[in-house]
Amino acid sequence: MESTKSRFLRALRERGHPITPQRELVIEQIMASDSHFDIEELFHEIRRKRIPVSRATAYRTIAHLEKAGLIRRLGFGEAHGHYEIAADENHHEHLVCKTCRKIIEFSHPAFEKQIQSIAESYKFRMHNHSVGIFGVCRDCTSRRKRRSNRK
Amino acid sequence: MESTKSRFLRALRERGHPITPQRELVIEQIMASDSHFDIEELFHEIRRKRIPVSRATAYRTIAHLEKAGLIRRLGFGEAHGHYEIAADENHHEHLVCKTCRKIIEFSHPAFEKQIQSIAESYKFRMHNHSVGIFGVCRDCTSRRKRRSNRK
DNA sequence: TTACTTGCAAAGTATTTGCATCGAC
DNA sequence: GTCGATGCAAATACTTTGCAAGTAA
Repeated sequence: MESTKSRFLRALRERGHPITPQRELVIEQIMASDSHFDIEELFHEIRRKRIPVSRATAYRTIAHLEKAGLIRRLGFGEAHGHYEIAADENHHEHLVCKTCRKIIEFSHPAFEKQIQSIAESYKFRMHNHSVGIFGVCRDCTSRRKRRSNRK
Repeated sequence: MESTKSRFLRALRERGHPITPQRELVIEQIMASDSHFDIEELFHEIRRKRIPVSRATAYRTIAHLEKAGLIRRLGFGEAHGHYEIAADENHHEHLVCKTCRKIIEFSHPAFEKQIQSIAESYKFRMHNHSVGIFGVCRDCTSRRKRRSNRK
């Protein structure tokens, strides 16, 4: 099975974008981020590495990957860009904990189907979608309880 | 039934925020925006009016309203803030057309219930959620078809 | 009177762009 | 060799903040 990295590189090549060491590094770092990343965090990881990559290049590479549909910007309402690797098979949604900032993924085929059928009922041609559920995760809830019991 | 405007004013008062002409204007403009607005657009509308309102004040007022839970920031991944009036009864979601930028609202009780039950299954305490379906609306799809038939 | 608000301008943060140079193909 | 990429610094877009003066309650 083709690795995600070579899939990304191939997509760039096919779109006429040369492969550079900087781009490889950005892509490797995206792979290393376990699906979710934000640009600033990515940039900090990269700057420790052997090859220097400027912010401009990181942003430009990410813009290419997004246009190619390989990564997807998430609408978590934060100031800075938050992305994930696009995996259209087995789409998943997100639970975002406001306390610890953790993101829990879930996928639920019936739920996906329901979204599709809603779009269809509006004759809306869906390209993609995102679902964010915001609140407090189980761990933070129990941590909070423990703290208030102690009082 | 209490008007939305007086509900907003009351909430500000209850939180110890004096009512000023500027704040009234911002709130009136939010009402006039038919539920959805972005800050820049709002600011342009306001600057034509009798009372001048600075950007700083507009932003500050919006921050208060958001903290009070009266408006809600939407996560549509745009650079600028996009808000809607929060109406917790009868929550709705959004279809966002990438072509004409139109936002179509829908509400679907069974869908809302499904979201709740997913959150519960993760023992996640949901405060709010947002669903964005992105693509091309019916009108833009048929406009596109007409154009390509003409070729 | 008191505490909160306002406008301005400056400061931040996130991201984009012009330009001269460099490098992949 | 050509066309796109890179890095830098400047520019841009959006939003926040310090401060002196004004105002709602």
